[in-house]
Amino acid sequence: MSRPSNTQARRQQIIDGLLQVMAQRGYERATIAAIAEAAGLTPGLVHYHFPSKLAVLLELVEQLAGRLNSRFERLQRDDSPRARLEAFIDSRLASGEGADPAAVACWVAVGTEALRQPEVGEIYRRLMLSQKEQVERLLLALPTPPACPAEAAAAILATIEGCYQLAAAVPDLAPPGFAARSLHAMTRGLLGEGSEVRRTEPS
Amino acid sequence: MSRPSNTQARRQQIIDGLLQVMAQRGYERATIAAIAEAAGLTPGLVHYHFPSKLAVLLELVEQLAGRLNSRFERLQRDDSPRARLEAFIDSRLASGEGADPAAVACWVAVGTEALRQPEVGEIYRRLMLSQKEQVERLLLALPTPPACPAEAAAAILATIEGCYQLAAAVPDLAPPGFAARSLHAMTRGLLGEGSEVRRTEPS
Amino acid sequence: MSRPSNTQARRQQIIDGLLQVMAQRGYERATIAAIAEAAGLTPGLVHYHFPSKLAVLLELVEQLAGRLNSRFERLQRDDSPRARLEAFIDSRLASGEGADPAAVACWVAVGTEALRQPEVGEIYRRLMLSQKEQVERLLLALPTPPACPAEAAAAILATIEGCYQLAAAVPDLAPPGFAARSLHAMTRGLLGEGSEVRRTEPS
Amino acid sequence: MSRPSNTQARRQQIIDGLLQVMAQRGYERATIAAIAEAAGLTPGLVHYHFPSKLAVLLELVEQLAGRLNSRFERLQRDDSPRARLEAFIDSRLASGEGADPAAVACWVAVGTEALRQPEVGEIYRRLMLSQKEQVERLLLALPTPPACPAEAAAAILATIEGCYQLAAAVPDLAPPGFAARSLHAMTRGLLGEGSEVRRTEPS
DNA sequence: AATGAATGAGCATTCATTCAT
DNA sequence: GATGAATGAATGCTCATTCAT
Repeated sequence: MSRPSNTQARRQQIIDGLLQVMAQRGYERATIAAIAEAAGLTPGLVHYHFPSKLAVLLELVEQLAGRLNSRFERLQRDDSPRARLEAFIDSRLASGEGADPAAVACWVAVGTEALRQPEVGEIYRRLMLSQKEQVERLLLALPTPPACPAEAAAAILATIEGCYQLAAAVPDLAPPGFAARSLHAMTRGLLGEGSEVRRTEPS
Repeated sequence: MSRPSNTQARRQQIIDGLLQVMAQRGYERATIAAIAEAAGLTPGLVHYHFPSKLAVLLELVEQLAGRLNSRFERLQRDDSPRARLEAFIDSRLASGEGADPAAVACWVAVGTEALRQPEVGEIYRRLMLSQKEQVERLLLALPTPPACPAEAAAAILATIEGCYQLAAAVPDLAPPGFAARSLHAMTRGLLGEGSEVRRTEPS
Repeated sequence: MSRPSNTQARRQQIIDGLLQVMAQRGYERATIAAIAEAAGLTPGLVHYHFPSKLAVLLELVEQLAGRLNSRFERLQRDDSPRARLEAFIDSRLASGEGADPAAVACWVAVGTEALRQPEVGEIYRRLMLSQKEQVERLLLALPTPPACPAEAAAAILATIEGCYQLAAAVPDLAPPGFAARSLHAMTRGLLGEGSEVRRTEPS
Repeated sequence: MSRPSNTQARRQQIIDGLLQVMAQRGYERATIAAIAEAAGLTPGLVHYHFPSKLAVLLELVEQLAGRLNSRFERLQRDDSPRARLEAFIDSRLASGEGADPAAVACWVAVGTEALRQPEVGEIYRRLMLSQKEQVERLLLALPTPPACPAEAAAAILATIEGCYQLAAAVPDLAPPGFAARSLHAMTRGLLGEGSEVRRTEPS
């Protein structure tokens, strides 16, 4: 006669609620009441399903990371190392299907929270290091890998994070979609390649 | 007869206090008491010299921006367009004299706060747009300007902001000083140039 | 399943608490802590049930006004216009059952607060204007209405408010109950009537 | 070589400053800084010339009372008891020369403060009692004094205070100048007199 | 006399967390 | 599971008063 547990569904509602509220207000100002309202629940339920507000954040961070990776895996249908590197960049920066402004704004807030909450910092660092190794592997698989793949990978990640920040804070700084386009070009710079397009019109 | 005003000195102390505390805790958790303590003052004094905590933040943001610009002007002793572009990047990313980890961590917090506090957002956007125009002018002065200087400028700024974020949150992701080095290379990619140096020593 | 709401009861407790405290200390000095204590609650609960201290005041003002009107309606069992006018005055000034010194002192504080808080001023003005129209109608229903019913009505209200003030601030200025008695006589003056009773026993 | 003392002038400036500020904000919200600014002085000077904010208020109350009395004495050029009574009422309520809306609003605030601050209450009560005796004497000097001069005097004072309250809080309740006019008529009611004008049109 | 900085207590309000129902 | 009331600590801000200059 026991009710079927809906704990998983409730937890997901709450995590989604935090994402929505945090995108607008940041973590500190995301009150339990606001999260519950965004989740369509009552405040008391939040602490029934999570021990603390921080616990919700930690799960949200994990999910955001997972979301990016699954997008990468979806994009990656090609075996060419070059194409795989570009798929990585597109999975992070391409606009269109799968792009979620709220998730981006939320991620920016997560990045700042990583400086304050040790637990968040730990997850964030783990995610970044794992992505860096991933990119590094992609770079090393290229026919002409860069001199210092570690630095190149870090630079690529930095640009991605910076594009998130600018997209959230200064949306009219550049046209949508500039980010992936530019990072592709910048990557050629990191690899010491010339741009074929440009190569044809030297000054 | 009248007591000489020390308001300017006190205001600067308070602004510096906010910078220190905010680098560690972010804006929300930078309490007036903590700011005052970092400034060596009593809490009441903060509101004697500033109408609100936000007012302190706004002044701090202006000062951080000014600091970067003056570093740029100090670095810029060369007339070559190329050298001036590189000086801009170095003024933002080069480690060594003038680099200030606390200021960087604080700036990351400012970037998040720009999403929440309209007044901060306004200043932040103004600063970013003005920097973008500055970079755009530097790019246009080059012998072979990029096809889309606006996008290239935005991408350069994004990488700078992203490097700040990673430097603050994941300091061991890449060796210090990688940022300027990498962005120089990336800029070559944006400009469609090959790297002669790198081409000759493929790994 | 769901916990039954006791919000209405709690709100009333808080409003009553404000009345008690405000009668003694006025609005500014009626701290949330004092209101909560008078209501037998903890301070945090006040802001759980009301968004602000001002919101409590606004509800209290509405209730005080309602209380007077219901007393008037209770007194008003007579169809003679004259008796109805006297019932109005008695509902405001008669001592005895229904008179509440704390409510009077509180109302005096409300009158001052009406000069400071725009929202209170608005309610206060509305209440006064509606009472004035009510008195005006009562005056016009008399066999010999005064020359200027609007002024007469305003004067009657002024005397009522003034009696509250003096009752609260100088309780030993005149014996209790003088107020209704005197205002009845003053009303005869406004109506241009002589007092037959008094006429017969000049001193 | 000692500077001539300007203490008296300074004190008066401060008292006038409190009057202005208190008329707008009430006593609690009349900050020392605001008083000083209204007085054209610096905050520190206020406490140089007065031991406390309350001390300023006490002096202000005394002056307001004195101002009314001197207006009464100015108006009182007639020996007829009736005319003297009317002059008293006019000195309190007549609009025109000598009327000061700020002083009226301030006096209303004083009336509320009399309920809170014992010292203010004491002065206020003394003033009211002395005025009551004054009016009582005026009433007793009439050819046909009222049956209960004490009550009649109290009622007259109540109407005056109430007119101040309404003039400050609901200025458009009645046309300016209604107050003195109405109180003259009301006084006839208190004295048991008919109004000659009205007498001619009995119902 | 005068100035304006400094202090510290007090206040309304917010909010994560707890818990009775 | 679910609800929403309850708690209490924390925080930005105000302000009378003091005091060094």
